[in-house]
Parts: sequence; structure tokens; C-alpha cells
Amino acid sequence: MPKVGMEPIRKAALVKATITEIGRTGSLDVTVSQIAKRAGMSSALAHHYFGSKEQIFLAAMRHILTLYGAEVRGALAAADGSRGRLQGIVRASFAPSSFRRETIGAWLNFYVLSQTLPEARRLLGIYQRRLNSNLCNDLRPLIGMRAEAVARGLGAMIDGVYIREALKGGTPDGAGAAEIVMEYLERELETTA
Amino acid sequence: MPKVGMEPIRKAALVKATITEIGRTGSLDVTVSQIAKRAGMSSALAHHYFGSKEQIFLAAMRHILTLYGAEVRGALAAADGSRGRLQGIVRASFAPSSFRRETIGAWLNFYVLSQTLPEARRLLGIYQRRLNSNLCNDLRPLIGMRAEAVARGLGAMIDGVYIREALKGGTPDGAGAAEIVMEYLERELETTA
DNA sequence: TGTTTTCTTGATTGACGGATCAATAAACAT
DNA sequence: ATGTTTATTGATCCGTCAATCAAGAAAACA
Repeated sequence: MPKVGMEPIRKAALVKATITEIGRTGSLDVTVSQIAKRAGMSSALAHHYFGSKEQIFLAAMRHILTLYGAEVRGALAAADGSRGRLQGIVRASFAPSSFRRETIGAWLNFYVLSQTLPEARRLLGIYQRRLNSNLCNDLRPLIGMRAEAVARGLGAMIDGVYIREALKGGTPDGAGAAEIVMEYLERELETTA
Repeated sequence: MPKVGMEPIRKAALVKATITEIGRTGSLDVTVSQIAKRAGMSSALAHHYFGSKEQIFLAAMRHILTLYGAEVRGALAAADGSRGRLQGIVRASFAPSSFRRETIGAWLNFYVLSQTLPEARRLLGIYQRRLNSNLCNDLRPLIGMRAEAVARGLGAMIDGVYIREALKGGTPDGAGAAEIVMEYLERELETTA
């Protein structure tokens, strides 16, 4: 049965299964066997392709961040003006591609992972800096030197809304979540002081 | 050596050690032996008093929430007027008794724990509802029907600032953290629309 | 004094899980 | 044909850890 060129397919399946399993159990205490089983292969094969559980986790994290990055890039390209781009970033943060049940659960756990794993912390740092930089770029022309502080607030609130959603059951309400953050953004923008 | 009346002392020591260890390692993957050792006793004794690791975790979580609750109660009692009480709640959230390195690290992990452990979720739910209710009570007289939405935003931002602090190294800056949230609060309050 | 209760631990058990390995088989190259 | 590379798994090793147990020592009590 062995077909050739399986590596990318297997890896993708494992990454997907990892996010699903972490999201499902709400914990990093998922076994390689669980992940492999969901991905339709033996645990030995998972180790064969990734080397270690750690690497599987990191690949899953990279995948989530990549998806999110793509969503933001798309929103930025489609938006007009500083205000439009800011709204785009916020909306992208709660777009269905990222703001789904398993992804949110996994996100929270990757946050924890980055407390232990230096590489995970590095990845999360990149995400945070890029988000911050994007926000600042479009906030500066609108509110000047307050940009930095507001960007920090926005970043924190986005993360906060995320993890609070992780606690709730049921289908996440991306639009509602975006609205809360957007409301904050509007208040800050209309303060022309 | 056996002195009498050790139970509360041992339990308190274990709770403290648990928070320290979770905060130190940044993970729930702490062994009972690690906790017991830091608390100056054998792991068997820890099991003797708490029955299971799970119970130890829950006790630690209760302890953190109790400390936070006391801080908020104190702030509310000392504050005057709706606006003052709101500021008190925000400041209490970042007071040194709660906003210290280990506690923040533990907090994030308890968030994760509540995804798995029903009792942990229940505790976290109580905290969130009480915070929300406190905020709403004092927001309503100031901004009326927008109170609910703003309270949700404030809660999310507080949590967000917390977990972002968990990622940073070094001594946490409670005053700076409080200021970010306070700024948001001010903007919302000055909108008399 | 003797018995019971409280406190304490070292040793052990039992389960689980990450990682490795040997073995099988298809695809491909020469 | 034959050898090499890629794919794949079942079985296994080794370590870890929560939980239990048996036993001892000291206080309290009768």
C-alpha cells in the first residue's frame, strides 16, 4: 500500500488532528496515540515524521498562526484607509477560519505551552509584535502618540475575548465578539483629544 | 515530632507550594512530589490531607479567587460613588496580592484546568459572574443600557492583560496594567451618548 | 499504663505514555 | 533482477507518576 509522497499529507493530517484533539479535550495532555489515531495512522508514524511530540505541537501552533496571518493580510489588502484597516484587523481576528471551537481551545493551550517551550514563546512573540505593529501603523495617523497604549489595549482585549470564549460551550459568536472590540476601538477613535 | 493540629498548616503550605510550582514551571504538569517537597513534606502526606492531586489544584484555585475577592471587597468598601468603585475594581484586579508572578502564571493554568475539570469551571464561572455583576451595578447609573456590553469588554480586557503579563518575564507592572484598562474605562464613561 | 488517635514517611503498585526498533512491503532506480 | 529508498506498524523498552499501604513515632486520653 505504501504510496510515495505521503509526508506532506501525513503531516497536514497530524497537524489538523492535533488541533482537534487539543481543542476537544481542552488540554495539552493528549497522547501521540490519540492524535495519530484521529489522523488515521499509528503513533510510530507520527514520530517518524515529526520526531517528537514537541515538534507536532509546534507545527500545529505554526499552522494556527499562519491561518490567522493570512486572514489579517487579506483583510488589510481589502480595506481602505486607516480606520478601515483597523476594523479589518479586528474582524479578521474573529473570522471563522480562526474563531472556531477547536482553534480557540488550542489557542489557549498554546499560550500555556509558550510558558514552557522557548520556540513556542518565540512564535507567540512574533504574532504579538506583528499585531501590535499593524495596529500602531494605522492608529498613529488617527490618534498620534496614544497609538501605542491603545494598541496594547486592543491586543489584550482580543486575547481576552478569545480565552473567555474558550470557557463557553456551543458555537462561538465571532460577530458578537468582534463587536465588543470594535466598540472599544470606536470610543478611542472618536476621542480627538 | 508529630504535633497536633497540623492539618490546616499543612494544607496551607501545600496550597502555597502549588501556586508557586505552577507559576514557576508555567504548567499544570507539576508532580505531587514537587509540590510536597516545596511544602516540606512527603508526597504521601499531601495525599493524606487532600486525597488527590485534583483536590490540591482546586484548593489552590479557591485560594487565588478568595484573595482576589477580598481585594475587590476592600476596594469597593473604600471607594465613593459609582466611578470610584469602578476604578477600585480595576485597581484591585492588579493589586500586588493577586498580580504577582506566580499567581499570574497559575491563573492562566487554572483557566486551562477549567476546560477539563467541571468544578474548576464552576469556580471560574462564579468569579466571572461576580466581576460582571459588580461592574454592571456601577456602570448602569453612568451609561445605562450600554453597561452590559462595556462590562463584558472590561472583563475580557482584564483577563487579556493578565495572560499577556504571563508571557513577559520580570516583575509585573500592576500600575501600568491597571492604567491600560482604566483608560478604556474612562473613554467609555466620557461618552455620554 | 495501655490504648487510641494523629501525624508522618519509605516503599510499592499499577498504569500510562513517549520513544525506539525490527520487520514488512510497495515504489523506484540501475 | 537487485538494491535502495520511502512508508508503515506492532511490539517493546524505559521512565514517570498518582495513589496506596504498612509501619513507626509521638501526643492525647482513659
